Amino acid sequence: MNKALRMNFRDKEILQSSKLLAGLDGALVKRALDGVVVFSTEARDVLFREGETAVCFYVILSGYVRLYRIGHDGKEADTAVFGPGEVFGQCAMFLGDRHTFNAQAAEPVTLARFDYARMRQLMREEPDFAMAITRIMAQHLDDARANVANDRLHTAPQRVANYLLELCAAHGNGSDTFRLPYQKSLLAGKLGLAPEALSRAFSLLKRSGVSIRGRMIHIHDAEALKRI
Amino acid sequence: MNKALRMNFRDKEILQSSKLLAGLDGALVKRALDGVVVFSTEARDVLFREGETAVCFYVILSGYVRLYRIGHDGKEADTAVFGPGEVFGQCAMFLGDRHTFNAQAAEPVTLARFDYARMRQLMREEPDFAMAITRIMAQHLDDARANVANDRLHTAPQRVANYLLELCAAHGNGSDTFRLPYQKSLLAGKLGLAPEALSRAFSLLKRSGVSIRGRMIHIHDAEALKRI
DNA sequence: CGTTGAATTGATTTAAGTCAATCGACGTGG
DNA sequence: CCACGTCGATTGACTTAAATCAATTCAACG
Repeated sequence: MNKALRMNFRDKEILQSSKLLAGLDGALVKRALDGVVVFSTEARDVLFREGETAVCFYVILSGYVRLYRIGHDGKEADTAVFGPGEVFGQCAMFLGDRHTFNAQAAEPVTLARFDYARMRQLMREEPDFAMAITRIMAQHLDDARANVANDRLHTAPQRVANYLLELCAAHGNGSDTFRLPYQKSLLAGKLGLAPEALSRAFSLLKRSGVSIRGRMIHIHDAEALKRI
Repeated sequence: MNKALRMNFRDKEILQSSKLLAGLDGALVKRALDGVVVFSTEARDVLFREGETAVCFYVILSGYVRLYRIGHDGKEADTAVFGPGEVFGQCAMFLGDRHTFNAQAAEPVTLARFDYARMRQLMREEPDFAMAITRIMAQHLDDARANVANDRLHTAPQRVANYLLELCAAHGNGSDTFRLPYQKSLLAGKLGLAPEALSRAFSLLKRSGVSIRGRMIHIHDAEALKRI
C-alpha cells in the first residue's frame, strides 16, 4: 500500500488538464511537476488526519476522496468529495501547516503529491501559478458556502434533485442518462444525509420522472425535477 | 445613504490591522490603499446580490455584514457573517466577476471599497499581497467547511455552546463575561437556526452554568459547556 | 452458490421548524 | 411624563423532516 509509481503518460495528461495546471503555460507546468510523486492507495486508506502537520497537497488522478470531520461520538460528517483532476489538502498551506479535516480514499485512488515548500516557492515566482491556486480556493470556498445554503434551504429530495441536475449539466451533452460517479453511501454523506434518507429521496423522485437502476440514472423530465 | 466619506485616521488604523493588510510592509499598504473609498450604509442595505457583476471587494471598518442565499420560497439562509477588520466579496474576483451570494448590512456599517482591477494588478506585482488575499480565502474556506461539519454533527445547543466558547477564547483574557457582538436573530441565522431555536438553546444552557441578560453573557463553568 | 457489504423498506424517535401569543425594551409623539 | 407603537426575544403547542433502529433484499465477487 501507498507504493510510489512512475508517472506515466496518462498521469501527465490528467495532471495537465487538472484544475491546478489547466491553462498554464508549458514551461510552468513542467516546473510545477518537478519533484511530484504519483502513488496509489487502497479503498478506505486515510490520507491525513485533522491536527496533523501538513507537508503537501494532492491532485487526484483516479478515484474519489472524501474530506470529513469526526464528532465526539465518533460520527463522521463529510464536508467535500473530490474526484479526478481535483486538488485537495492545499488549504493548510495557508493556515499554519496543520490539516483541519480528515481525508480518506472512498475507493482505490491514484494521487499526485505536491510539496508545500516547492509550491510556495513557485507561487512566489510565478503569479500565474499563484493565481491558479487562489482560483481553486475560490471555487472550493464557493462550493462550501453553496453547501451550507443548500443544507439549510432544501429538503433531502430537493438536494438530490439538484445534484442530479448538476450531474446532468456537467455531463455537457443533453444526455439525460448517466451513471453516478460513486457509491450511494458516499453521495449520501456528501449531501449530508443518512443513506436511508438518500434512498427514500430517490424513491420519491421516481414519481417525478427519474429512473434508477443501480448507479444508472435516467431523467425523463428535467423540468419536473427543477420544480421539486 | 451610501455617501462616500473621507478616510480618516481611525479608518486607516483599522485597515492596517485588518485581515487584508496586517503584516504587510508599509509601502505596500500605502499602495493597496490607493484609490480605496470609504463609505457607510444604513442597516439592512443590500450591498450586492447573487448574479450581479462584481467590481470590488470590501473591508469592514465597523458593523456587521451577512452573506446569504435566497431559496425559491423567499427564505434566506446565511452562509457567513463578517465583522470589523474582515474582508468579503473578494471571491467573485476569481470566479468570473459574478457574485454568487447576497450581502446585506446587518446594522449601520462603514466599509472600505477595493477595486478588483487595481487589486489584481497588485497581486500580480506583489507576491506578499497575493499571499494575503489567498490566506483570507483559506480562512474563509476553513470556516465554511467547519460550518458544514458543525451543522451536520451538532445539535442546536451544542452549536450555541461552541459559539460561546469561541467568543470566550477570542476575547483572549480569561474573562468569562462578555457581550454578544450582534443581535440574536443574526446569530441564529449564522448558526443555521430559527430565532426560536436559538432562544430555546440559550434557556437550556442556563442549566449548564450560563447566564444571559440581553446581550450580556456570563459563563460560570466552561467545562460544563464543553461537555454539552 | 454462498458470502459479504450495500441498498432498500418499515417503524419509531427526535430535533428543529412553524405558527401564534405574549413579553420586554426602546423611542416617539401627544 | 406617560401612552403608544415597533421590533426583537421568549414561550408554548403543534407539525414535519430526517435520524435511528431493525429487518430484509439485492448485487457483486470469489
